[in-house]
Amino acid sequence: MIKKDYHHGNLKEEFLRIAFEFIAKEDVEKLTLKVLSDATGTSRSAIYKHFKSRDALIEKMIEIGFKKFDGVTSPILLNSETPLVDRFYESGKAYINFAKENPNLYRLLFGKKHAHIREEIMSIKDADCSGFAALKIAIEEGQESGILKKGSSYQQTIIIWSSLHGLSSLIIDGFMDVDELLGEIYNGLFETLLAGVVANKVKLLSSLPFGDKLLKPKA
Amino acid sequence: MIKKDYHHGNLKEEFLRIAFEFIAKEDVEKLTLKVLSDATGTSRSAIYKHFKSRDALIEKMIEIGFKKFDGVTSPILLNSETPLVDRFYESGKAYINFAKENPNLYRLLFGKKHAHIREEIMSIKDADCSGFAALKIAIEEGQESGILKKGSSYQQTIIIWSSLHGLSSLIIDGFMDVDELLGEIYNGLFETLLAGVVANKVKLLSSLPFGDKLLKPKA
DNA sequence: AAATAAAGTTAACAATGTTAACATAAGAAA
DNA sequence: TTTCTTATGTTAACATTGTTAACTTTATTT
Repeated sequence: MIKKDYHHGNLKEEFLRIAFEFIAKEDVEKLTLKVLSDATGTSRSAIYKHFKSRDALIEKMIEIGFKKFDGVTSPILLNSETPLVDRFYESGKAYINFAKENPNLYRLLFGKKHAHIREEIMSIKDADCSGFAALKIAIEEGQESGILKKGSSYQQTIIIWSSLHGLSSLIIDGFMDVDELLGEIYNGLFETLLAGVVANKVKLLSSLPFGDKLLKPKA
Repeated sequence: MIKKDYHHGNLKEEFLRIAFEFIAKEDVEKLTLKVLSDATGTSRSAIYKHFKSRDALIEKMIEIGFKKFDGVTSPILLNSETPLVDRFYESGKAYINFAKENPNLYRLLFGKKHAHIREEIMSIKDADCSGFAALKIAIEEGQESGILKKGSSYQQTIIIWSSLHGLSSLIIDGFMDVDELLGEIYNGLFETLLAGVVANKVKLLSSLPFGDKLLKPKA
């Protein structure tokens, strides 16, 4: 059933689709209602039949955005067929690449402005799906298997998360001319962070990347 | 010479003073020209005699803000009377405290939106004063004295900076209910980062804080 | 004293998000 | 079918925003 003219049909999804298309190139700040109405060929206030406000649309974007983000990071961390250290290494890389490829979305997801909706989303969704939760689970797995040192997994999660978030933010917010150096910097960061959580009786070998070969019982 | 009525006298500094007062409590986004004109008892467009635009005022705030920020972090890092490790420890703490005490300013300084002016400021000002430059210098000092491992000081600076920036950002952007845990988390992060840059022949003892006592020649 | 520059005001602009009142289409109920 | 209701769109108006132009007043220089 094709709909035309007055009734658009699926305007709500169109708005969201266009909005994501837009922030692929420009900051969400510049996403005005005019942009959306022009792109859909509707009037400026049509959006209010589908979203309570501009902010409500943006919050919907955040909800969807977190699904995308978690869909990139969590599966890597929870894939038990891969050695644990490889999972850390690859998920960290995926994290940073997500930020680099979707800088405006990343800033939207992790910025201050919509912190309230983030909390709502986190509490509503299955806690085990979020990237943060997945990292914590993986860390606990490492602790139980003896590879990682015992201790507060929450604390260790925050430390690792902080570092990834910080590096990603510095990159996408224009602190580094990065593209040549990023590989080295990431490897350096990873080695440092890994050394911080690895159990004392396990020795950390250098030269990345390749997972659990990095870890050997100390001579 | 006291000035009244029509001519305000030092409106420019008044605007800046009020602006900083404002972002002590609210985000810079909400700092409108009306806020400034109301607070000074002037008209809405008076500001244009002193700043080219609203953005120009905000960029001036960034310039001043970086002086404040660097004034808090750099002196600690460059104070050669304090053991180097203590300097790292205390400056990192000062960094995070600055962010916590001035969240809106911190976000303004390190956010994406005004990246261009940040570059201008960094290139104009004496490079050695910036917090980033000071950290790099301190790291190089540690490398020369043999405490820290040789390697790219730029890379190590970015790794440490990233982690501080990330932790600060997560805190002020509402990811953590932090106040009880922050001390432990910071100590954990510091130990991890320090372990990552300390020279192999030097052993890192636990239990913070206290500077170079942390470091002993390996048995 | 006169001329000029500096620092303020007022009035108008277009753009923004938002709302109210109205119009049309779609689907359910008669 | 016809009618009622609801969903979904339009148009017109608002206040708020940053900004500019034209004008006024004060301060400074000549």
